[in-house]
Amino acid sequence: MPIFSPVTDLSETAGLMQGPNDLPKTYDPAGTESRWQEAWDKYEAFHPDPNSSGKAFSVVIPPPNVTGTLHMGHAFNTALIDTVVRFQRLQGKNVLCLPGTDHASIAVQNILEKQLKKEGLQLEDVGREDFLKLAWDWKSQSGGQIVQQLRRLGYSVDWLRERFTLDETLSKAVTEAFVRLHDQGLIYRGEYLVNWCPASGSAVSDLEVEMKEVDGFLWHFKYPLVPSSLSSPIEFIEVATTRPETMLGDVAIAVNPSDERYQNLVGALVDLPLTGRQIPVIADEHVDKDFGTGCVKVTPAHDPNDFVIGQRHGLPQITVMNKDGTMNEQAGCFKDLDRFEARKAVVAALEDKGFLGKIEPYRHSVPFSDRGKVPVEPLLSTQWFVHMEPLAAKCRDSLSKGEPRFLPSRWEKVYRDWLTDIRDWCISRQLWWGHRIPAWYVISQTDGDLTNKTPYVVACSEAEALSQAKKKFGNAAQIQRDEDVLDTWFSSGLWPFSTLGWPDESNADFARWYPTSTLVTGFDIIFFWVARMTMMASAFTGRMPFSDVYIHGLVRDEQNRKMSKSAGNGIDPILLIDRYGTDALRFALVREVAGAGQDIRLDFDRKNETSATVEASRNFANKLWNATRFTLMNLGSVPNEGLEKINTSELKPSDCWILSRLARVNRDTANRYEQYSLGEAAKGLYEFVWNDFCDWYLELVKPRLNPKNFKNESLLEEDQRIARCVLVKVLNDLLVMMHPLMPHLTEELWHALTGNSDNELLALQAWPENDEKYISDELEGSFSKLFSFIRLVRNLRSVAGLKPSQYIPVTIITNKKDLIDMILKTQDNIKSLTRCSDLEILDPKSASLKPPIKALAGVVGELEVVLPIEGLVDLDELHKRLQTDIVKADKEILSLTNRLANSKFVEKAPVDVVNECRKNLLEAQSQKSLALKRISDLLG
RNA sequence: GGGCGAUUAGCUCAGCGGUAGAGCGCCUGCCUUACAAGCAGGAUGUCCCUGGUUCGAACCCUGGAUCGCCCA
Repeated sequence: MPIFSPVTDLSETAGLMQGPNDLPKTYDPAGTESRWQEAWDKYEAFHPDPNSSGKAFSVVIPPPNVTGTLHMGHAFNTALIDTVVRFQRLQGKNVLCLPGTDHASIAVQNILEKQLKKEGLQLEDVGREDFLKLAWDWKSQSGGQIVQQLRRLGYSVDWLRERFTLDETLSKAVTEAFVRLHDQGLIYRGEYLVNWCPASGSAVSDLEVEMKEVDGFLWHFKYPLVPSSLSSPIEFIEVATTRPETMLGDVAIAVNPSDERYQNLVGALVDLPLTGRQIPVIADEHVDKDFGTGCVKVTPAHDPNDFVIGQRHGLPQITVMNKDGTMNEQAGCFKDLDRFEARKAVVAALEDKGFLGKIEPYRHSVPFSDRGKVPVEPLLSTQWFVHMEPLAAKCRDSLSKGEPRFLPSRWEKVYRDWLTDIRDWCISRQLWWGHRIPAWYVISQTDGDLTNKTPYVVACSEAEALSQAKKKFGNAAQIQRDEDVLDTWFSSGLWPFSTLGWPDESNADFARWYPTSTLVTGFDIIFFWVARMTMMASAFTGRMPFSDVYIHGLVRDEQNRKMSKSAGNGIDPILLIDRYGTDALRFALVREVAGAGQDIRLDFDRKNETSATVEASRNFANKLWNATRFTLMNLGSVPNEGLEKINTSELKPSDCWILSRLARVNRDTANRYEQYSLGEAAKGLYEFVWNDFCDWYLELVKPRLNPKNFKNESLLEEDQRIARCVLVKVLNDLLVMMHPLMPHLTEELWHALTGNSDNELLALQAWPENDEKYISDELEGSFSKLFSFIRLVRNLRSVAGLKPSQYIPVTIITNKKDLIDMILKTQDNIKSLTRCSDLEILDPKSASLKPPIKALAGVVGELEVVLPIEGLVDLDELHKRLQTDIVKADKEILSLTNRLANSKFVEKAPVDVVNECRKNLLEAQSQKSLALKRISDLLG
């Protein structure tokens, strides 16, 4: 049980950490996390001053929706951003990471409407003003949930600069942006076919529509030809549709002009059943001759393709539906029926009158509203649009100059393709919660009514609008503001600069941190958000809003399904944080991301609510915890000496080796963080910590730190001091390097190690200076030989079934001088790591003079290892083991011989490769002959 | 219809021209005083198929299969 409990009084932290024995055996994340989150807050660690020195580095976070709760996608995105941002801070940059939320028009309004409905009320009963009060109340009470949850991730954002898209300054930015775009002729109002979402009672943009394959039917209708219109034997024209109810709005039948079957029908008239209207047969290229009968009904007011045909032929547009999805008076006796009921009724009526042909089952795509989850209705209505092409063109230009840079680069094409052939953006929403459109109708010009013909003015304020109106239409002008609000994404598009004070470009934050440095976001919002930001930014700031766009994948569930609320398959990050700790979750997410831009699948056992992946990271956190604990236990009274205080010429080879590894990992890790190879950074550090530092170095250093435990009292105090200094150096550096990935754990351990007071934060330290002079390929090569040798001894012992407590003598046979040197220098290490009682080195000649013994033996590199342990071992086991050695060696000898026998290989392959091959062959051969010799020894 | 990605150990994934790797899981020993959330040792693969380039292909190029995503 931990003897170390979380403290709330921060001033006690440092004191508590001073005694090494205060660290409990296992890492307990909960207390540590909340304590350091509080400390970061208290000391405003992430609240940068625009006047501070250091190169600017800024990031705005993708603002989550205020209605949201934290899901794995946020956790993933946060882990990535925070890693990048914390790294940049360690690099000494003046870093701003700005958080906030967006107001989510439709989602919020849905929630509130549901609440009202429970009380038997509708929007109209409450009125706009009171409704907005309710909405703000809701926002202040429930809207902050996600922000609180983001804090639990240890996000190093500047909470003092938290923004909300409906904040006063951001709203001002929205109005300004609208007015400027309008003044440039890039915003227009008009009656077009838009995607109407009957569930939310609003238009939505093309992007908010999702095509889904559904099983439906293809109904065939027979429309009778008007007899007098043509001398033809044909009585009916057959058309097919998936949406029968729209036939009430048909205004023509179209055929392909080159379709010989129907050429003589063009110009004829048809009696449109159920309506009493007569409609013409027209010819249009758009019609597919091979689809159905080759005749299509044309309903311009309810189908995007038909809308275009209608315009080409000057056809009327007959809307047969209301905005709530019921039929209107144009639908005659079907009036007031819901669109899907009307569908049945129309089919029944046609059947009744004998106009119904066959009905085929038919699978087709239907547009669904993202938010409302119901089929959208293409509906003719008057809306506001942004003319996108000129904005997109600017972005394409920038892109051709490499701005912004996409990582991974393949997303650049996705972005570019969307900007090419871009469609106009419907930005008005028939909702109340949001930025109200700054347009005022001069209703006095249309007798106080608001019609499509009523002129309007656009301005930043009502007063300005009125004065504009008066100027244009005289002092009697009366104005009335547009009821609609703007698409939430309109304000999100301004996010990188509206959050920094724009349109006030003299704002210190804007001047210092705009354009931002990096945007980190999922590929699913490249169109919605990334492209909109670049277009808005180019329009208003003349620059791209960020230089790098780091695109990541989605987190999928254990069955590789997209996590979604409706499927109920989300994995709750908070659950995993409670179980394993924030740092473990973050590390797991980042470590899994190495295949850049790929989706990641998070394993999750729903029954036990466990995740092996996150658990592995938790174990790693514990490993680091215990490595520090070990170090502290062995430091004695002087805890924080680094390398400065020692004479580096007295370093032991193992010290130089770990310093070489450290310098390498320092260099690689910095590069990887810099280039957003975060997964690789995490993996590299993991390996360094676990394998190099814990498995090898700590084991190598133990006898020096605590000679008594290893029956060796001859060691100097000076060497112990050197060992301690190296330990501190390595541990300190790797804690800093690990910090972006596991901020809480490293902050805790760093304070324990350095004894610094709690206001001296690791988060604000400098990246460890890298001394590349320690990097030595040669030394690392020697040590990897040493390790192979140790592994061989361990392997032999294991085969022999020796217990760890059994110390036995080891004989090494070699005549390589450098190896002998190395062994002599590290023989204390070797003895302790191999449980060796006595180490003997022989050259091959004197070894051959010795009588054969029944012993364990093996070869590694140019070393032969003999464990003379006659009597201790199961000879059968040993024999088996030697046989498998021979089989292995034979296989290798065969493959290498073949390769070397190929003259082309020897000619063309690089010398290194060929030499390596020869060396390996020799080794395999000697391995085999040694094994044979040992077998004969055994038998003899 | 157009485009993109994936396919490697039982599972999740790295590797992207020089004799196949990690984590988890599995097998065998170990409570060796930092860590059993651990230590030591071990087993495990037609690197989706097919041609081709190359001395040499999991990796590069043809063609194809399967799964997934985006756009129309």
